[in-house]
Amino acid sequence: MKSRAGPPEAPASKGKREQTKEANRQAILNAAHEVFTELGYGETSVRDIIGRTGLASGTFYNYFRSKEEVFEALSDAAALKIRPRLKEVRSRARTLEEFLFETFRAYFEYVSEDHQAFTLMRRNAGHIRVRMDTPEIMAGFDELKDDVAKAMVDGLVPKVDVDYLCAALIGIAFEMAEQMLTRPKIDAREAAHFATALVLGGMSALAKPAR
Amino acid sequence: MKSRAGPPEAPASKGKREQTKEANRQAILNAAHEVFTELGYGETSVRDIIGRTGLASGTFYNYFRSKEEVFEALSDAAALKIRPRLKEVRSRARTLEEFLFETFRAYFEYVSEDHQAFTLMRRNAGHIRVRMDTPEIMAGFDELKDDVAKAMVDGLVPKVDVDYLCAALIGIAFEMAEQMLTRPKIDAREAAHFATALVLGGMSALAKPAR
Amino acid sequence: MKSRAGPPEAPASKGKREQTKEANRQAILNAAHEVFTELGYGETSVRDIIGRTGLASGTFYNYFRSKEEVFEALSDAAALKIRPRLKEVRSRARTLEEFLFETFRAYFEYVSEDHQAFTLMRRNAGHIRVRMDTPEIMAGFDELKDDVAKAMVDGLVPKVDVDYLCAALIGIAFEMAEQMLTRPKIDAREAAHFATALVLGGMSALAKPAR
Amino acid sequence: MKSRAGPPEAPASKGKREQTKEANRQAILNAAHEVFTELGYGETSVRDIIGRTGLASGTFYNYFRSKEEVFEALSDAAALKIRPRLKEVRSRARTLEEFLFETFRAYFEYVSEDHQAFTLMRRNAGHIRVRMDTPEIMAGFDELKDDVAKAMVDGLVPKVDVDYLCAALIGIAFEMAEQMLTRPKIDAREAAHFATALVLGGMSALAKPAR
DNA sequence: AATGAATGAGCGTTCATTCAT
DNA sequence: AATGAATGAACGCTCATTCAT
Repeated sequence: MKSRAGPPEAPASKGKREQTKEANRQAILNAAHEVFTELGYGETSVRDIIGRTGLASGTFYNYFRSKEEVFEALSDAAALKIRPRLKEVRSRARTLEEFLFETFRAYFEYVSEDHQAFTLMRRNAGHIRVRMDTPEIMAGFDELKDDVAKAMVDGLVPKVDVDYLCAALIGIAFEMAEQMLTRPKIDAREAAHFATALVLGGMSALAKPAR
Repeated sequence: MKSRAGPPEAPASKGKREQTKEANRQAILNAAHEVFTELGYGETSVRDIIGRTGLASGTFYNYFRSKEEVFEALSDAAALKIRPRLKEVRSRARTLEEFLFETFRAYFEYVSEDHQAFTLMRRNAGHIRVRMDTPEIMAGFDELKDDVAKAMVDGLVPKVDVDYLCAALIGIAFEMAEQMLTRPKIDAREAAHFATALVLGGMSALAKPAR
Repeated sequence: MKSRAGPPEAPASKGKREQTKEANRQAILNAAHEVFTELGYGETSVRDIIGRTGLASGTFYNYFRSKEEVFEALSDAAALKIRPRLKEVRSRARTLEEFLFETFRAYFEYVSEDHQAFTLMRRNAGHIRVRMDTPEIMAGFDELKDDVAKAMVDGLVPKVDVDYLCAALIGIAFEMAEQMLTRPKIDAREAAHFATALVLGGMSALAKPAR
Repeated sequence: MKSRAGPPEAPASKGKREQTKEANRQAILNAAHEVFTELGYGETSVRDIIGRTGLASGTFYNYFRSKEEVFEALSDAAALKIRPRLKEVRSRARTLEEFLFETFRAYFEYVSEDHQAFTLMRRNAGHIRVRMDTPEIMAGFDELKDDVAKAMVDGLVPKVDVDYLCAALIGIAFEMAEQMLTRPKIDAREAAHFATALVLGGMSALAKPAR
């Protein structure tokens, strides 16, 4: 009908149309997330994505202009979820241990919540392992590096090769996350403790004779 | 970028007649390695591969039954190169430090040699990072796990969660390798030292209060 | 280029509510005329048409059942404008010269008025020239033939091959019209004089020894 | 086998492969000509074209890179056939009458030969009449204008508005050609005589009072 | 009556793969 | 064994049209 008297900038209660639109958008994003994770970006077709939603092929293009755009939207969404969480957690850290533990925990918990996607992730063919490697997660890890470097200046973190250190942190987080998800009982805290202890011990060793 | 077997000084009229079957097979494998690394598996077409060899499209199928098969052959080749090296290096290790250092060093050196491919690996679009994640490398890391588990039984390695430990080792190796390759001066030994010190220190920390 | 019915000085918030059904119909017809002329029938999409009206895509189908139907309506409209004019002009003619001159003049003036469309008609790509070749204009020229044939019987027009003569008249009209529109100063009377002189002279030549 | 000893630049006798390639190319061109003529460029799909050849859809792209390219090839072919013929015919003309007659005759004969296509041209739907309006034919008529202008300077042709004159010639040719093709007995000479007499008479009329 | 999202057939094009030469 | 044209399924995407609101 659209004969609302109210100004269009304040659509007080969402109409049914808006609801289904939002639901469709989400359905496409979810399906895309799944399929990208299962098949990888290159091997995923738009038909694969819409096929999972039950929508018609053309409908995809009412929401996204291309496969690329849906990928970007997905990345943005992921970033929106995880980056602020990681950033905040680090800014609160009083000690190196807290810094590491809370970072790992936040990541492992995020991954656990996204479990659904991660478990589908293991492909049948076993070709190329997929990786939560969106630009935004990458940007998140860039932030990590900045924070680590800052902490080094402040003396909170021993002065070691910061790029290698961050690479190691990221590698540990990625691979341990996958390992964690294969377990019958997923315990993000436990994994975070393991990773923290490993890195903490390793860093003090690196700090001393450095080599 | 063309990986031709023949001498580059006379490429034009060089007939393919004198190429042996093995040379063709190798040419295809090399081209495939290049293109997979540049574009990723899904976005690579068989045309991209044969295009770089100068062979005809049909010829591809005299050597491989499908794009999938050439990928597997490639992985086998990679495994053939790196797995025995890693295995041997570990079997010689007398101490945990040696075990770790030589393993990391072997991997980082392998990666350095394959540099050409790894640097191209960073895709322009920057979509999804490609990863040396072939089944064979994976199998290699399974072997690693076996060896680590064995060493734990022997008392060479402190008893910690072996799956998490191996995941961490693999993650550190993968990510540090990428970081290493971005450096103006690539130093596999230095990277191996860093990784070894990190893990060694971390493991002793893990071994003590265990958590 | 937008053919809106409303006054251009307040286009933004002008509701469509006050547009009468007839105004919408006209808006669609105008937009369709524009776009058909610019892109040709085949390359025009209904979206192109409704896009220019500011109406919703579904609204199109309240007025026309298909792209084809709007084209036909357009043709009818064109015929409505030009056919009676031509017919009347010819019925008044007292001499052959008057007959020809007034016919040409009516056509060239009609074309001049529709100038806007005709100039856009020359497509960028330059593929296939579009032509005011609607069924109605064709029907109009059928009427011309009837009138010419009648005039021949009456002795007003020399007896020559009437089909070829009419084809020639039509061809001259079409092509000269296009030429005329490329000129900085469009002069329908001048063009009509040229065409009339040409045909008049030609006909008397044809009438005499016929060859 | 392709183990010919001879140099590849002199493939003395066409192999079967080359023959079918050429045949396919021709089949596509013929089909494209037909369909473009029947449906118009915009409404023609590549599938329409290949559908008439019996070839597979992909095969189209072994021969032409796009719909556009096949259109251009078609135009080039048409030009190759008709333009030199027209040019030569005009250069031989000693008088204005010869000039006109031979030009019209060449065109009408060309059209007669291409009859097959021209008859299909009349579309069922009757939408938009198609027209032998390829860029090359147009270019051919540009040449005509140059020649007419030159002849005017030489005094062979009375000095009248050259653009209108040429437009008239072209229009007469186009429309009379279509008329001619509807006749049971197609007589290009007869049509050329009619057109020549018409124009010749018209021009001398135009030349006298100049307007 | 108007809207605009949903539909799915169809478009131009690419691709892995086959097969006659 | 090598070739490269032929194949037809599949791709990303557009479109005329429908229909719930």
